Amino acid sequence: MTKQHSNSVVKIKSMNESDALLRQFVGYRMKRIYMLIQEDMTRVLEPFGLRIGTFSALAVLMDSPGISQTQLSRILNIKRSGVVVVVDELENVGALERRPVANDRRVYALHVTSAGITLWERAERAVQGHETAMFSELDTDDIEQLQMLLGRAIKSVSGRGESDKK
Amino acid sequence: MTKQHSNSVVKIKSMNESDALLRQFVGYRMKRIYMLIQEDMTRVLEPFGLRIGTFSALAVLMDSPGISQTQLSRILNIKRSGVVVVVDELENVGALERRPVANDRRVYALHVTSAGITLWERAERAVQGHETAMFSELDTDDIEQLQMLLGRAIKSVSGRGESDKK
DNA sequence: TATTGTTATACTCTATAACTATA
DNA sequence: TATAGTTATAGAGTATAACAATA
Repeated sequence: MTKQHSNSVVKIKSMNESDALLRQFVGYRMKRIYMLIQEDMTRVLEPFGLRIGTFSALAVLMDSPGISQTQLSRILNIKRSGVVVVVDELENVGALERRPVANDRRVYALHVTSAGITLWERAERAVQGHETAMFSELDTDDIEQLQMLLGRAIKSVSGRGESDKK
Repeated sequence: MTKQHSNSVVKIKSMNESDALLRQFVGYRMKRIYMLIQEDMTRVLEPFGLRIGTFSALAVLMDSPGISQTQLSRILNIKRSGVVVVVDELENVGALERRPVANDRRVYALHVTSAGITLWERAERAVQGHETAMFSELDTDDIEQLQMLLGRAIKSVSGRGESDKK
């Protein structure tokens, strides 16, 4: 690709091995992979009018319908102010609604609409298929292994002070 | 913590399980973990006057001294304009220098100074120790497994069009 | 007083595009 | 013409802080 420019500057091994030292860090590997996933995920979700943030919110709300924005913010580990934007966006496309709560007029109960459910199901299938394709060099056992290790890693990593960091 | 606010709004299982549906996606798990790592990494690197970006650049340059900024940008998967900032920052603290190249006066050969090497060695130890602590619930075999799977995943994921996307 | 949702603002990281000096 | 490095600008994602309504 392009010219190698190999006379004056040190020749590097290969585009994919020259960060060998960096790759010994789990965190860096994670970052690198996540960046790629994020990029593709954004493209996969675009036709559905979703972003990673709105897709994630939808997933949580499919799981736990009726929760408040504050609860959603805690689950997604983002601030309440960030949730407003996400919920606005989903409400604007008719995927969810803010329902008033009788006992407490400060909060909204978030509910995915039937249109939202359909949207979620289609998007979810697309994302699943996409992940499968992405990790195509890993077989089923590998993925399972990876999921298990990531699951334990996330527990281990977030074990110290999940909720209200400072 | 704080009050559970459990009367009017649906009670959710637990702060750590309420994103169960989301966690089935490898990408989401990766994001969640990377966010936590990033946060802690930033804190670990701060006393050394480094950020994740400058730490990464240093790692690459320890591995491949003498490369150009353009080469560095390709390895780190960021744009050349981004590299300028990183290199400026490292040069300002005396960790590396831009050496003119005889045959081509457009490029600089990047070299870590001896002070930079010392800095790197100290920071690297701190980060290593930190990663070990972070993944404390995973034993040595687990980490090795994880590294192997991530290594294969990153290959699989980036297999299509590494260098000049589009 | 404390909390929910909201708004405005700022910060970080990265990308895009235009420029310069060399090739 | 093309490339290396640079600069200015903008966008995405998220955090901080202040505010009104409600508890």
